[in-house]
Amino acid sequence: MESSFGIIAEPNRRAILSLLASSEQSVSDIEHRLRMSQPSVSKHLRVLRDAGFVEARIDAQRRVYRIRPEPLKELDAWLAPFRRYWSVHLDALERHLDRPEKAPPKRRKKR
Amino acid sequence: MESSFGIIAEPNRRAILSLLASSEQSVSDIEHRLRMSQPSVSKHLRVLRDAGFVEARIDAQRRVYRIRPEPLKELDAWLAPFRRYWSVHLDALERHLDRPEKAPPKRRKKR
DNA sequence: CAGGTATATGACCTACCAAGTATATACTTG
DNA sequence: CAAGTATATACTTGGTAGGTCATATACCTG
Repeated sequence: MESSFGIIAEPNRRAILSLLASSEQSVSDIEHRLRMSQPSVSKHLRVLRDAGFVEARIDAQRRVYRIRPEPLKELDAWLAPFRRYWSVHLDALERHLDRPEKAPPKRRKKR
Repeated sequence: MESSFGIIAEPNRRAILSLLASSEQSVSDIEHRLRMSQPSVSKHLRVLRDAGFVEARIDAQRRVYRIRPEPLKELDAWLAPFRRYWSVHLDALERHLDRPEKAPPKRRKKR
């Protein structure tokens, strides 16, 4: 699972991240709130941790997980080039950008 | 492949979207620029089209594909709750939000 | 230190996906 | 309409991710 995009493709992982967005949670917190099996939660957390989406703090036997923003920032950055498609002042900008690069007057023979 | 997140988990699909971000392209345009096989391009475009990320315009034998913003907007929206983690004025806000919901004075027995 | 609680990990199975190859479909032009 | 060009699709196959079950590890309390 190379990329950050692959990581958040999994619905349970997104649910975990969304849960952690509001406040940190222990493994069993997540397990109960999301109705997932404990091994499943642990494994998803492992993946999220390896990818830098979360980090753990130790509280006795518990591991309390919290968000790390970096990979999410990456995703946000990837979306940047597309924002012009839904930002308000897109008309002129779009007409400028969204056309074939040399603007041939007609479609001729090939390639 | 239910969700929009699953769709963009695939690197070639992201590459196609990024290419289309600057301007619309025909299938063979994409094929050559991204050095992918033609069936692979067509299949990825099919997935992207079914998920609403792109739409096609017919130009003689060619299909010219372009971005449709809606699903990307969705992704952008999903990121919203996390933005506080990297927006500038996060200190006070974060201290407000990132804590157990009832703030128990101590960790007691269990659950 | 024994029993209990909290989390991590390994083995196994299944489902799904992406790539390739081959072929079908559609449109265009002479 | 025949030949060529552009794109779509069916089928097969290898790889991999996620679920469960069982077990290991770690820490806490009496």
